Amino acid sequence: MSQAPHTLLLVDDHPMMRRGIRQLIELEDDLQVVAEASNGYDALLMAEQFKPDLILLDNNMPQLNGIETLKRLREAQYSGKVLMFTVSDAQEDVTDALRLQADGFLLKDMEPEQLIEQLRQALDGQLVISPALTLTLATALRPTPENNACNLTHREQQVLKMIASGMSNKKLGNKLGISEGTAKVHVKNILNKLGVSSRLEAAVWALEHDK
Amino acid sequence: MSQAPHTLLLVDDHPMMRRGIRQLIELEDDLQVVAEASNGYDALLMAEQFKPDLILLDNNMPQLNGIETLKRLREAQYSGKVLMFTVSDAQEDVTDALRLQADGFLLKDMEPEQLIEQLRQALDGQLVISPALTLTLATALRPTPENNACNLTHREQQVLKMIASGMSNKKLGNKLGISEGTAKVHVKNILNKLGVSSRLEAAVWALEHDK
DNA sequence: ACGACGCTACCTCTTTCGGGGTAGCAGGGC
DNA sequence: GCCCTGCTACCCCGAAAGAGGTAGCGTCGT
Repeated sequence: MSQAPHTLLLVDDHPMMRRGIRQLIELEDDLQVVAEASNGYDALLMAEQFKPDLILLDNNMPQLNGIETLKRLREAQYSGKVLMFTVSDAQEDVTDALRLQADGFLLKDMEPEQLIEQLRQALDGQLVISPALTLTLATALRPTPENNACNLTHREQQVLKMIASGMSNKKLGNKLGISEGTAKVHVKNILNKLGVSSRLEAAVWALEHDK
Repeated sequence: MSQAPHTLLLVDDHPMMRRGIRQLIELEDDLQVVAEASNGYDALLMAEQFKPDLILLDNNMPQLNGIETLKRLREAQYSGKVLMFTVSDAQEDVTDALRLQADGFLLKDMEPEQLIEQLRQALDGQLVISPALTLTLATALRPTPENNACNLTHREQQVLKMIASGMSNKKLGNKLGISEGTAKVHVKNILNKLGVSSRLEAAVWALEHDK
């Protein structure tokens, strides 16, 4: 390898984890850790200062998390590769990261040898994703909650609100002046549109999505 | 240092994290990593085989988590030190660990040098706790509204959490390894204690009262 | 005028919930 | 020793929920 090694920036709030990755990477001739950061703000500064070829970015950080950091990196016209590297396989995080042009999403429970290989592939321009995320990605692409959520009719939104306050079909039917059977029809349609299978899940959805 | 070094067992499901800790510890003459494990079951085997002076035990692991592993270590009459080492500062985990005679509870975001120091203190017989946990400990000891208002047992809190995530009795029963019937008993008791009349109201209560 | 959509109502059917009860078995406190 | 609590498991039974279907009746847009 006569060429200059690829430069890397490690971003993780756990010093021990940074050390583990660093030690792993330093065994490789073609990879070099040029900087570390323990939070998103430092990461932005380091990125600007060192302009690394690739940033390995933990998502779960206090203050500025990985997704936010990625967003700001892109806004700052950072042109290197960014690999998300986290323990969480939350669908939202994965899809958000990919939408923000992350160059990959790796889970921390992978084997060290795999990480090195994935880093090289990412530096080569490939999109690298942990195999364990296939299911997550598949479900994300299927029409589910967030996609159809706002397609709820006015009536259905009323009903959902009442579900989320704990009412039964009979109660909310009385309150709305409709029969229990009709209430059930609305509930059924809500469940279909939200992609859930019980009024309880619908209620959780409603409570988590602001109203 | 003419004495034999203290022997350590690292337990963490993240290979990278193990590597980081190992490399850190191997710089010290008086500390020696004699084995690693990536899950609780392996940890139990390794503990029996190598009888390390101290086990550094991650809590967040698939299959058998750290708390459960600690419990079984104590049941197996393991006499060495056990330090919980995790990212989570969940009050429940901390108090459970201490009740199970853990010799310390450290957070992963600590500085490497601190870790070494804490390991030595633990090996010396001291109880070591991350400073960041003082607030958690304080609130755990104080009879707060939430603790007494509900009177929910540990199991009931688990079940309530699952209710609040939308699970049915059958599902949460499977997840907890208990029968659907038993799950129903827990749910019934929860409803009584909370003074509500449906799992949905219980879920709303749980989501509104922070968890 | 016609179709699409939303709201209403009813039907059947299976599964799940919620409220009772009894009971064995572990652990901790007296 | 004994009792009390918590966890487990089972029983019955009525009510509610969820998944199908059909259908009348509005409104809106083409």
